[in-house]
Amino acid sequence: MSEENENERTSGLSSSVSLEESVLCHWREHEVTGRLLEHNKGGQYFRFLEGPPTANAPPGVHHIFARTVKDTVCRYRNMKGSFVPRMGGWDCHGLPVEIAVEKQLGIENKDQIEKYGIEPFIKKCRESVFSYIDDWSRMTERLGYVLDLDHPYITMTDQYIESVWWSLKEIWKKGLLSEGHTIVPYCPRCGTSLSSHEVAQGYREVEDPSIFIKFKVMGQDNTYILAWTTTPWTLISNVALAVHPDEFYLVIEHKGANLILAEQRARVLLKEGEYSIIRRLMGSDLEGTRYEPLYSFVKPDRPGHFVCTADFVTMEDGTGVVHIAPAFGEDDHNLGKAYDLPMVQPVEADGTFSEAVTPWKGMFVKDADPLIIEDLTQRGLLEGTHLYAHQYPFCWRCDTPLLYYARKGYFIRMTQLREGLQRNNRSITWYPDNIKNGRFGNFLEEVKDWNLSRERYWGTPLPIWKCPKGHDHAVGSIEELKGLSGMEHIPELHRPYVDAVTFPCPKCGETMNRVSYVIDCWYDSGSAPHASLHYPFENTEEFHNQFPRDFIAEGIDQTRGWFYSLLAVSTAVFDKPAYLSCICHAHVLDAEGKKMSKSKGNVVDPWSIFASDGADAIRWYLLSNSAPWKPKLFSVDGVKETNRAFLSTVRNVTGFYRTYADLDGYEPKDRTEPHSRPTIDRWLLSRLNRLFAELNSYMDDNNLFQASNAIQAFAVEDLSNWYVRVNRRRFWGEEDTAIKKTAYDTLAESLQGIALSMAPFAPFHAEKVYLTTGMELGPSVHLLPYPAPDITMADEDLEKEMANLRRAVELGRSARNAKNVKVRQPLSRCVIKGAGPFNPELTSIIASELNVKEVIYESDLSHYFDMTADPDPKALGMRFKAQSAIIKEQLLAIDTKDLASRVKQGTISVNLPEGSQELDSSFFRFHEILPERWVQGIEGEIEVLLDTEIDEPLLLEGISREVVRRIQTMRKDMDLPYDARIELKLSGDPLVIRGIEAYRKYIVDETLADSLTMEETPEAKDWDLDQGKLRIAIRA
RNA sequence: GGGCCAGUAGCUUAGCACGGUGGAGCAUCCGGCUGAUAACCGGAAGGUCCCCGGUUCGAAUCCGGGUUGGCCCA
Repeated sequence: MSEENENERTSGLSSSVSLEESVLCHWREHEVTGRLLEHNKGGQYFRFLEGPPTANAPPGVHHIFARTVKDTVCRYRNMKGSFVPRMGGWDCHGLPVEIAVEKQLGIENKDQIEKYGIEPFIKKCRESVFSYIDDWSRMTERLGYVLDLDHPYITMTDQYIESVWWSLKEIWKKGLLSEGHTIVPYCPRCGTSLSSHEVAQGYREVEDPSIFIKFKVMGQDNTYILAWTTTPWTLISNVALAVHPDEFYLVIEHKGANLILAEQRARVLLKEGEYSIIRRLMGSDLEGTRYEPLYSFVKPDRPGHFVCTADFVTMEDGTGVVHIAPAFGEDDHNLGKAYDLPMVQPVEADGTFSEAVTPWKGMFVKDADPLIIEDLTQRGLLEGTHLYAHQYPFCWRCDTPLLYYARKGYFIRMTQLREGLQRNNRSITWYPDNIKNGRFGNFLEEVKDWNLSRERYWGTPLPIWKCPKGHDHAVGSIEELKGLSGMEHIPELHRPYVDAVTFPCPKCGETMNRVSYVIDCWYDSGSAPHASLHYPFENTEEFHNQFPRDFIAEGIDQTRGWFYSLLAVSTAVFDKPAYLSCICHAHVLDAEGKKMSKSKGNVVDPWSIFASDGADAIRWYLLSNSAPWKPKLFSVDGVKETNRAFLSTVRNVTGFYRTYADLDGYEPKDRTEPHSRPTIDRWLLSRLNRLFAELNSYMDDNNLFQASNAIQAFAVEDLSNWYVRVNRRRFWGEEDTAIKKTAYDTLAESLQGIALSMAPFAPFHAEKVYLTTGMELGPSVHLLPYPAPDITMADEDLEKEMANLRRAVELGRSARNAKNVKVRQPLSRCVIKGAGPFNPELTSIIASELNVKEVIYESDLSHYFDMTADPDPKALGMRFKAQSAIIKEQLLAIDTKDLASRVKQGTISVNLPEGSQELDSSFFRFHEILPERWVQGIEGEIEVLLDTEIDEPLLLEGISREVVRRIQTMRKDMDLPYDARIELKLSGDPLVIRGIEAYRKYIVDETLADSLTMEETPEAKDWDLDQGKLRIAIRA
């Protein structure tokens, strides 16, 4: 191999970042990403769908997490033989984009947008959408996320919109898309309804007037139903009262009037003796009771003003009777639909009362509260006023209190599809599985009709045209629109262009105009399975190949977002689930567990991590720390730790292999038959194949956490810390031996196995390890099959044996430590019980790890112990009472070992005042004592003894190793290359000199010394050994 | 205000579906090893398994209540 190739192969192993840069070059050069997108084409599909981000803000660490999860799963399936199309996607529409543009233009409401002009406004939106697309593309490549960004789906293209239109028309044809009312949070100042997300930002605790109002029952004198509200201004619009059907209500006499309220509330609100009970009845008994309206400014268009029953009525506050104004509350509105109540809406878009409300017309409704209270008080209809503290939403932009308003809009009747949604949900595998019946399942149970319409500008226009007679027509394609309108060219499908398109009503011939709405952008992304392929206008076969999708993964916040909109659209249009498995990952929080946000300044910039530790470190950190659905407390130190503990180990083993393989000219060809390799090699390969088996089963269940941990454990514990450590000397030998060749073969195969195993998780390191190992099976590890276990290599017994051996070595080291005997000091023997006996090859590992001359296996260790005995005070006391003290004194004078052997052989006599007494073994307690020269390490069944007696040869050998170590330290301090030759001049105490002389050859060999003279020189460095003084001088 | 998830050593966490003396890694301290590694090996110290109650011979684990945090929704 040429010098150049050598450099190329080992370059980039020094750090994560340089490694990844070299791999990125390699990928670009060999077009690896492009190949992966085509890889296994024609084979079985793994049908993945990328959730489209909006590229109007730069990506953060949480985007990295989602992409890591998606990439890892897709890479695995790709290596397992599936074709994995990975079309990129961009979500373009929606209020956040409009708001960003408003900010940019320095405007803040719809009037100003219209003044600015819709056409230039949406042009700005179009530009704004991709303002950070370069950041996203660069991040995607740098992270190693395989995604087709050259042919992405883009939700604002006419093609995409056309597919969305098609699906809406399908839904419309089924009668599931129609006009209706809904209650939306509305800011009267901004003149717009707010999304739930915006509303959530503005909740505050406030105090509002809370009043008790008497509604006079029709046909009954002096009898009133007592209701309660915190929004007096909605009383103008009251059309019903609601009670709980299954609670008890009382008719009471109170201060001269008959009042009806819930029994539980009466007990809370009124003092005993203030009232007397006339009648007790169920809420359901009150249903239908008619009462006199409080106000009649607006004539209702259908019957109202009677008592309804509703489960949402609580006994927590109020009177157990809820005033119902269907125009101003969601519960009210739903109840209104159930009872076909009239809708009284006397409030203008700016939040003021309309002309009809004569006394307060033009007044902001909340400002009218005190006047309405005053009016009711004068009419004698108020029973009390308090201030009531509760949570109320305010506009996040202008801090105006929001009103809940009935607004017209177009709805998809999801309530009619509930069962279909639930059935389709049942065929989805959720990670974690509690989502299925928990968060998502609960949501589907209470699914509401989907208000699709938005009174905005930048979005997919709702493709519904209406004529003055109220007929409506849904348009399902560009062709259809052209046909209906007779226009040959429609500039684009966005507002305002599409608003200008009109056509005669198919039913009455009058001119149809498009309704002005755009649609909820969640419908756009929910249409991705078909709209990304421009189905059904193109790609019909490809669509059917890819539907439903096998896999999606996004953050848990998408439960009611994309996860829902995908299922909603697919259920409404195709009556199928859109996806069959879904990983919901948790959020990436800062190191303190707080949400990352710009305002807190705790957002981590992915590029700073890429620059310091690289993409694999962040990927591995996020995947191996805990399951994806556990929140990630993100710390840069954690990423560094991952780099240090795992990735750098992988790099170093690879570097070790490459360095020596190049010295020896080794290539991983014509490798030895694995079954005939040394025991420790077969052990490593058994571990490797077991790893493969585990990984396949983990990954088939999307268990990224266990899989990555299994890889790390193998690479760090088995390969680096044990196999390489124990076998280092096999690679150092000068001559080409079979034992050396097999070591290379085994190491090369293991590195290859690690490269393949980790490829989906840490694609850069995997590639580098693969390329460095030199297997030469193609340009990229990612194009190779994921490793399948070779069960003929699995040897469970051998693995157990090795585990025991490693445990025995640990115990031996622990024993050395207990007596402070350095490993450098050779010892004569160790004795092992409970592990082994091992074959000579494995035994030699123990001998070298523990630095002992001999390893002895025993099943019984008792003969290594001394038996001692001491008098048993309990036995003596019971037999000899007060005299036992005399006996004890005599016995303690005898050596305990002596005592034990004498008692074991017979009895022992002691002198008492009345004569001598023979004591047998029942008066003694026996102990096993390990003689001083031995140390013991013990755990469970395994027991290790070390003989610590150091005779003269061992002592001298120990000295020689001390000397070698000092010389090596000095070589290192001098920054000598590891193969540099040196001249040595040594001097010191007589004992140290004897050690040097006795092991002269060993010292010369180990330190690569050309000469060793016993000579005192001034430049020599002083060392203090346990065995005496040493002075060393080295000349290179 | 409602729903879901979580709280384990200074830090990051495993264990919990199926109850039986709570394991790792990092950090700290002591000792060792070192011709791949900012590596490694041995040891020490560090725990009210968030709190209260219940079930049980026995609870980190199961049940109920609370609390703190995260998420979703109002």
